[in-house]
This record gives sequence, structure tokens and C-alpha cells, in this order.
Amino acid sequence: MRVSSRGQYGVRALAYLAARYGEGPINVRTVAQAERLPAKYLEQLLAKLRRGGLVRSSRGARGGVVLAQDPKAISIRQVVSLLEGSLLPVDCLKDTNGHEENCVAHPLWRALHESVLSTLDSFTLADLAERLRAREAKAPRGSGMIPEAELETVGAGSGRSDVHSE
Amino acid sequence: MRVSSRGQYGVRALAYLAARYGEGPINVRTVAQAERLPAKYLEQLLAKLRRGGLVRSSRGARGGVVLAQDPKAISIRQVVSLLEGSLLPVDCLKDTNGHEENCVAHPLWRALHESVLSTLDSFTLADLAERLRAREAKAPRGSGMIPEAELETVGAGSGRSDVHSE
DNA sequence: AAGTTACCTACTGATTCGGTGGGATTTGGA
DNA sequence: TCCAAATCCCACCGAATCAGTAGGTAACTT
Repeated sequence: MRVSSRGQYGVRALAYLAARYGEGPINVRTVAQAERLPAKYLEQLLAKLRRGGLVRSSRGARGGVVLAQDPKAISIRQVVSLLEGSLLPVDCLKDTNGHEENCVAHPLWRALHESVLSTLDSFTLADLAERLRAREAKAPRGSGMIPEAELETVGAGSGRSDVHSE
Repeated sequence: MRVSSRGQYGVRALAYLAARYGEGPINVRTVAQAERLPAKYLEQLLAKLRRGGLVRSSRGARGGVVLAQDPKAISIRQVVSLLEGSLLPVDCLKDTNGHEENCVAHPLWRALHESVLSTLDSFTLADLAERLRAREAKAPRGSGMIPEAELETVGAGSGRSDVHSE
């Protein structure tokens, strides 16, 4: 029941983009450095997310990557699902033709699957962006924690879904 | 977010044992044939489950494997957890020292983890055994005889306690 | 004693994971 | 116009995990 590094990296990268939503394109290397991720690998992950419609990109100088939608509108399920492929815990859930339940533990796996989807649906990029901004405000550069690239004023008005605010 | 074949095989095997709980040792080859699982592989899985205290075994002729507890008292979480190792979706949940949340998405992964555990806790081997018996009654193996002794319903509810922590 | 069964360890082919590397293409700016 | 910056695309690669096999040893029944 692991979430691979693809999923984790992707979530972190998009959370970073979400925290800067509205500021225009950010290039991949910047994201990679800020989140301490391998740049070329992240490039591939973002390409997948672009093909999945979650980000838009522009090439050439001053190009970069931007979220395709408002952070509030992007659930973690969308992100993880694109990077991880199917989230089905077992193959016997595959036949959605609705007739035969081939495996004995079918109700179990189905419950597990829906529980996972439901949880992943209940978080959005806006939730993570909020935490990320809070952390950046708390640990400005120089302190040992998270050296951040540039912390210019993040004035973007964030309407946040307050489901998971703590 | 896959459950490996180890986990699935183990659940099926224990469900089979659960459906025959109280009938004494059943040898591994029988279980393997009934559930269409590779015998030698299943042997390894059951060894793990034995070391984890979920089954007891006896060697030699007429030996075999038996559930160590009432099927109602064994949750699927225990089974999967033993075979799959840690069920933590990501490593940043590892430090249970309760103070530092190192990763930004920590609340997300924690919610995911608990949602998984909760679902896996809510099913027991007795649940699966019931379905298994129902299936066998409906489609008895045509040529080979799978001895289908009727079991009386196992005694009244023992609330399963959450012994298990990660 | 003989046969049956679980136990244990080692090995293995296939697949996935987690990246790297190198180029081609597009774009903005001097 | 030309260069630098950036994404895009694809091939490759070592390491780890997965899903078993194989074979011998120990214990138990008859």
C-alpha cells in the first residue's frame, strides 16, 4: 500500500505551484530546487500531469509550468491517479461490467478502494498550498530547515476549502 | 496503492482456513489446490503468518495448518500487515515521535493511512469465510470432492481489540 | 522404518522504480 | 538575427522488489 515517489514528488511539485498560483510560469528547475527533487525526473512527472490536463506549460525563455485550474479545483486523487496509474488495490476489481464478483474478498477490496479514493478526494492542492506558505513564512532562509528560493510576497487571494484546516 | 499477491494469496488462504475452523489441521497443498495458489509459495506465506501468530502448524503425517484464533478475532489488517510489511503509504509518517511533521503533505498521508487501516480493520476472516461457504454451497466442485462439512455457527461475538499499532 | 508433512534457505527471471543523458524544438530577449 | 533558456521526447540503466522454484532438513504418524 505504498504511494510511489512519483506520486509524492508530483504532489509536492503541484503544491509548490499551487502556492504560487497566479504568478505566471515557473520553470521546472526552480520547482525542483525548491522541493529538493531531481530536476529531470520531475520534468517527466510534470509532462504526465500536463498530458493529464492538470498543468499547462510554455516553452522557450521565460517559459515554465502553471496549474491549469484553481488549486481548490484539483484534488490529490487526480494528481496521484495520473502519476500512479490505476489506484485499484487488486485486479479483481477491474471488471466493472457489474455482473460477476470473481474474487471472494471482493467486498473487502472494493471498500478499501473507495476508502482510498474518498480520502484522496477530500484534499485539494489549495490545502497543501496553505500549509506550504505557512511553513515558508515560519522558516525563512538562513535557518536550517527549508532554504527557499525567493520568498516574495505571495499576495494571491486564496479562497481555501476549510475542510482540512488545522 | 496495490496490495501485492502476497497479501491477496494470504487472505484467500486464511479465508479458506476460516471456513473450516474447528476441523483440525489442513495441509498446505490442500489449501493451495482449493484456492489455485502455488503451493510452495503459499508455504512461505503461511510460515510468515505462523511467525506472526495468526496460524499454528503441526508437522508430519496428518499435519497441517490451523488458525490460531477464532476467525472473528482476526482482522484483515493483521493478515495484510504481516505479509505486506508496513502499511504506511509514505515514509514521512515513520517518525511517531509525535513532534515534527517533516513533509508538507503529512496530514494527507496520515488521513490516507488511517483510512486504509480503518477499512482493513473492519473486515474479519469470519466475513470472508461466510462468503466462501456460500460460494461453495452454490458451486460444489464437480469432479473432485472438497469435503464440505457443515459447521455450526461459531460462538457469539468477540469484539476484536485493536492490538496492532504501526 | 517409511512416508508424510511442515520448515528453511537459496536462487532466479521478470517487472517496476527511480532516476540520467542527450538531443530536438520552441520561445524571448539583446 | 542569433543566442540562451526552457520544455519536450525518448532511450537507457542500475537497483530493488515481486512472484515464484528448487531442494534439502526436521518433525510427526502409522
